[in-house]
Amino acid sequence: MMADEKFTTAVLAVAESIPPGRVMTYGDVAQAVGSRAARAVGQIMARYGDEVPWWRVVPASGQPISGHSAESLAYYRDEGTPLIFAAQANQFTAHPETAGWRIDLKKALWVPGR
DNA sequence: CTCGTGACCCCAA
DNA sequence: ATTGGGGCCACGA
Repeated sequence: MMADEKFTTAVLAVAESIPPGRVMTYGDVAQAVGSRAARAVGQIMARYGDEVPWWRVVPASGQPISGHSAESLAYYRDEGTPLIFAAQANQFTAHPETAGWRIDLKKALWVPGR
């Protein structure tokens, strides 16, 4: 058993509570578990993400998750998550890590208990 | 025990 | 829009 199983478990529980088509920022998840460690949330998703819908936990900037933009995009398209595509984005300039899109937090942000 | 490393956040120039 | 600085916390070396 890990010493900080409480924190880890809580984070994973919050992630699982996010409904399809919606997202929560790392910072919001941290706050939900009574912490400010957005970074630690990222670490946990990186390590235990395979057990939860990690693509529903995104950076507050709305930018795609570093290192997983292409993978997450597939989930968003499948779930109908509100996205914003850059007007100038096209297949030639779009690099996997610099794809011209971001999450529309205004519409996609999920607030627990509402 | 200390240090470095992140799928980060927020505020100020 | 871009930089820079401080804060937060789990985890492995």
